[in-house]
Amino acid sequence: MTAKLPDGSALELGEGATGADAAAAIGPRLASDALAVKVDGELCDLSAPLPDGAEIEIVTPGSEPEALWLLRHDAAHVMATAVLDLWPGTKVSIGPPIEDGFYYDFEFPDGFRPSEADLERIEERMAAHIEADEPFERAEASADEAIERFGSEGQPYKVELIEDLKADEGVETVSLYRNGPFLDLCRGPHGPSTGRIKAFKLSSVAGAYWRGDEARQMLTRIYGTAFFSKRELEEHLERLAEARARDHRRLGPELGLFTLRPESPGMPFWLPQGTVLLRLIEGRVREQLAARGYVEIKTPQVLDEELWRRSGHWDNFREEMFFTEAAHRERGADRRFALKPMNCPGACLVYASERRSYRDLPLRLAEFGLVSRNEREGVLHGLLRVRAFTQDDGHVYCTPDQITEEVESICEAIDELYARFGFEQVRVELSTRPDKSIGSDEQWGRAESALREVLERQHRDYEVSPGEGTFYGPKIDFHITDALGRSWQCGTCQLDFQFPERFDLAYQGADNAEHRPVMIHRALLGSMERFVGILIEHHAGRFPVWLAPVQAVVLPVADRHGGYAAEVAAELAEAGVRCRVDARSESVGKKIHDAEVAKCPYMLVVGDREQDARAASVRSHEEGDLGQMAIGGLAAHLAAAAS
RNA sequence: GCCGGCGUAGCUCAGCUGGUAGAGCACUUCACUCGUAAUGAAGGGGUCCCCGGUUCGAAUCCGGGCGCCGGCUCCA
Repeated sequence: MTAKLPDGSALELGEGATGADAAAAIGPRLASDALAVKVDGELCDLSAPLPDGAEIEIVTPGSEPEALWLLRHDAAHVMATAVLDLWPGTKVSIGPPIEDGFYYDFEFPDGFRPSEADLERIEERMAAHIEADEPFERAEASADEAIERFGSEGQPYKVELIEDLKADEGVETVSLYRNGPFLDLCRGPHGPSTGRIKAFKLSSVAGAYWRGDEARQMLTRIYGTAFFSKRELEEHLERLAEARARDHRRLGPELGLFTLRPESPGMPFWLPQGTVLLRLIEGRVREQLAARGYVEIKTPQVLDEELWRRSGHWDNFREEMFFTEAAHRERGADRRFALKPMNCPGACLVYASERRSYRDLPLRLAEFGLVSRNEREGVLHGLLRVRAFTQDDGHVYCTPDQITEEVESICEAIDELYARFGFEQVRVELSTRPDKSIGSDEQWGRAESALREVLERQHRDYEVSPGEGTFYGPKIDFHITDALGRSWQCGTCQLDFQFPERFDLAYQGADNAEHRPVMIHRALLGSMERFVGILIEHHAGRFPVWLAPVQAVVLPVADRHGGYAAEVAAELAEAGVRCRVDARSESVGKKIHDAEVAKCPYMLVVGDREQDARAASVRSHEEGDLGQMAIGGLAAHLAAAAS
């Protein structure tokens, strides 16, 4: 028999040869490195016989991403093995590899819950199984035999999995993998043996519902990660440490940007410096609004409950809305109000506040709108998941013919804005019609092709997420990648045919008849609060000069230089530099220390020498001591750094 | 909401098995007037998250609540 190799050459093998045989035939080094084999693109065990004429590719530790996926899946099995060693009677469920690691969900006997300290014991047992280099052995069994077997071993989750496989997919034969004492139901494939796991670490214990269903049993999930080398594991742990060091929840309050208080969980308090930052960001957004024909509006925070029934939020969103407790007795009826969770109904009321002509369209309404959503307590996370946030929202009302042009303008606005913030890598995702949706096929077809047309015309790489659109229309989402390589969804552009219907919006056409406008919801940054959180972590709190709330701090060497320091500060402020004087009776060293900790970009030391020369000695946070500069030149230098 | 962990001064944290609280930073005052990452001294500051229980006695043990942290699609 023969196998085709990736370079196109053919490899002659004996009858019934396996992936391992193929690797051995190529070379001893490959044979010892081999983990698995890709047969016609499908990942298989090395021990599986190869079909004649297949295209094969030997998977080694260098094969991305399959190799790590395989290794971590192996590690999950080893962890389950260790857990069963330590706590016999534990019920096992599933243990897949995930991005950055793996997990396994268990139900421990007698309501036992392992603590973080128990993780070390599990790690020790895992190390023993890895040391023993136990092979992964594949076996097959009929579904009924396997049910019988796992049933008698007291493994109800495995039984349920097989029963569902039988019922849903008509599976009759299942595969089983053994490593050491542990036999698991598993589709595979696996690496040759446990010894391939050169470095691993268990990270945390968490609760997770059986099959992600809140109505079902809560299992104990143990997370971990594994690598082919200690070095890679260390690098991974360093990345985690770096992410912790950049945590905006720590840096934000430390830098005087915002604070979070128990009195209002999930609703940030913006401190003076943070408010400056918000204003600066808003300024960049307003540049785009001005350039693209938007008009800015403000709509009320609290609106009649009836409006939310009309908008559909009552049906789809009620659980996450805040309602006013007091009933307001007005015009003889009890009225209840709700805090707005979205800005669109308000924008629609603005649209409907006067008769619109086709000559008014497209009408582009922008709003920095504060929305409140009663998110479940457990999901709150610093600025990244909050209960009140400001959307840089916009609603464009246009004719169907204008959709393409409007979407194009929105995409360009997003590009330009992200570039201003230094985010060059932008991922674009097109989400199409979901199962549950409203509107005609014709509307959806036209909307989706309009979005596609814009993406194609702008030569963008984009992914399609079928069925991930909103129920009222397809959308394009924009994800930015931060300095740590993490991806954040920010901008969005959604077509909507529902709101104009529900709010009976109309415009008078050139034909003198009434027509229904199309509505586009769009946000460039998404949530201002969340974007600040992303910026803090992206820059590790060291904002570029143009974004730094305080760009320069003037440090008088002794009290007698206070007057001159104030003059310098005034002159810089005149030139548009955000600057402060540190007039405390402290040593220069102390003032520099504090300014460095505050991550202030420029420190301007002024003493006798500078006062005589009408100058300042400049120290940059990034570059250190830059020497003495005359005040006039200084303002120019800072202005240049800030652009 | 659910599972696990945590909650001591503004912040970071000590406080062994129950005997009514401590450090560093920050803050206030005083002295020092200083040249590129922390000058020194003194002082103020606590409902040990809240409510209940056990106990002669609770920051500590038990129950409930609140808040914070890590998770809760990943289908053998």
